[in-house]
Amino acid sequence: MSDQKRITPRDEDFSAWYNEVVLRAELADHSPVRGSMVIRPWGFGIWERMQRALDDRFKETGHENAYFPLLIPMSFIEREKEHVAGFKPELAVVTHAGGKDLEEPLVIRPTSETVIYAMYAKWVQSYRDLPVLINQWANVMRWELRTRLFLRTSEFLWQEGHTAHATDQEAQEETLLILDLYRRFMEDWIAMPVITGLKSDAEKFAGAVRTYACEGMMQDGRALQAGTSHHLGQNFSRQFDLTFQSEEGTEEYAWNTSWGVSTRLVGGMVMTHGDDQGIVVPPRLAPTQVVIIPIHRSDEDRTRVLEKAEEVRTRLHEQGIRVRVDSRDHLSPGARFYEWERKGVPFRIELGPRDLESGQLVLVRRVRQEDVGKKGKEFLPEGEVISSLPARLEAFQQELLERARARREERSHRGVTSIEEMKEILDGPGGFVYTGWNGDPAVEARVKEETRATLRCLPDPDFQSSSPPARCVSGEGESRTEAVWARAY
RNA sequence: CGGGACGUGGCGCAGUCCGGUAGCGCACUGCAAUGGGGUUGCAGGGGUCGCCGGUUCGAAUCCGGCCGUCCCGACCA
Repeated sequence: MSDQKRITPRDEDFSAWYNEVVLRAELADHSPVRGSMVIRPWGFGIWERMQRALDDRFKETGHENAYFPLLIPMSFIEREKEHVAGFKPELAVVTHAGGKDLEEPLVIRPTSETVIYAMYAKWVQSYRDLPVLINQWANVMRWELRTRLFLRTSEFLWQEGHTAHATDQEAQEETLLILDLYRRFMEDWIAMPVITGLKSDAEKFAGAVRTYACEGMMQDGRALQAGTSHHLGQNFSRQFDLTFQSEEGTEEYAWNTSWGVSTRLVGGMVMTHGDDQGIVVPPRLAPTQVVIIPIHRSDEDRTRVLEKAEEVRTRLHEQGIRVRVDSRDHLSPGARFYEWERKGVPFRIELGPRDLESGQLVLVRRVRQEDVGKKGKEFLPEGEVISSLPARLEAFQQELLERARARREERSHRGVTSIEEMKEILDGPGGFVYTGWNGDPAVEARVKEETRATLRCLPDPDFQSSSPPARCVSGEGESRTEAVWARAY
């Protein structure tokens, strides 16, 4: 692809655009190991901020971080029947170590339920030891047949939370608490609106009783499962003897939950906000929120301009803004503008000799507001730029969320009743298709077969609120009336 | 595993049909002039043409085999 090729997210070949943007935006490279990736500093900076924000929330809800082994004995994985059936095909296995064949193969963790609950079984004796609320930041590996940078790499980084509770109800509340935490994080930080709901039995996590998920809608009309929260019931505690003595003195199996989000969120951010110029990073996630581009001709100008740039940088920094000066003078100003736009920095300040004379600065926002003039440039007094930037960053963050929500609504098709209608929508603009649902797995399989769409979730309006109900049941009890379908990544 | 395409300096490609000893753009290095939306000029550095074998005076090019990558399906955060 030529260096000057325009990047067009609405091209038919969206994946080519996506890879082009991601690579050229210096977020990630393919690694020498097929299907895994190298995350470059700018991309990792974004992930790092996601980690920090999520970690703060986990602390607020009483969770602690811990670390468990990378290698899991094969026999652990095999203990839970559905779990092994779900993961077996994509396991990477270590069979040889220390110069000889191992008696028992070791699996590189695809997820850590089994090792973690094996340990919990040793830690928990009494109801007084519960709940156990632990999170782990780690890498995992799933040998996927087809990979896509950030969205589905064989090795990825994530956080996985694993909890043990004394009652079913408590575990259910935990599951929904985290689901809600995820939804808020995705909206507040990534500016990525998501639908939350229950997965069908066909789509749920291998070994879970119920799986809840956050589903985002990308600009090409395909859905992205951005995070999941599972109620594991007693499936794992029974296999790993995770028991406790209750207040009444009886021996009981604990109730477990697990939940996770991954570096896939970075891909979600790219595909939610990216445009023809490259990616767009929401201000709260941006490693650099404001970049200052000094412009000068003579050496004399250069000194004055750089001094002023440093002064502006310091004053913005004092306001808590992440700001940097790009003073590379082997690149023309235009080249530097393009580079930072491609990387998605929310605001740029241009500063040259003319601005020194006028006491103004040129302020340019990454995604233009329609009411600003040519090329989105605003000529403002220096003091105003500095004092208004915190509010502008916040407004930009909000606007990204609103725009993304509006795009999703345009792509949401409600009250669809026939497969023909559904196919027409999916072959056209794509998006979320809301249909009736009678809970029949045979219907689900047929629709999937004919439309290539999957049942993303059974949304419950109550889940969208901050007080999650505890009355959701999959496959039995109340039947849901609505299902959301989409073609997904 | 089925169906398609492709492996040539760091990246993107041409050259392959019709064999003659490797080229273009970008990037990189140096110098000079430029600089408010991807600057220009001059001078440079860098390639076992995926691998193995065969045909030939001679192979990036023809033949055989192997390996790898990407895209579309099944699987998946």
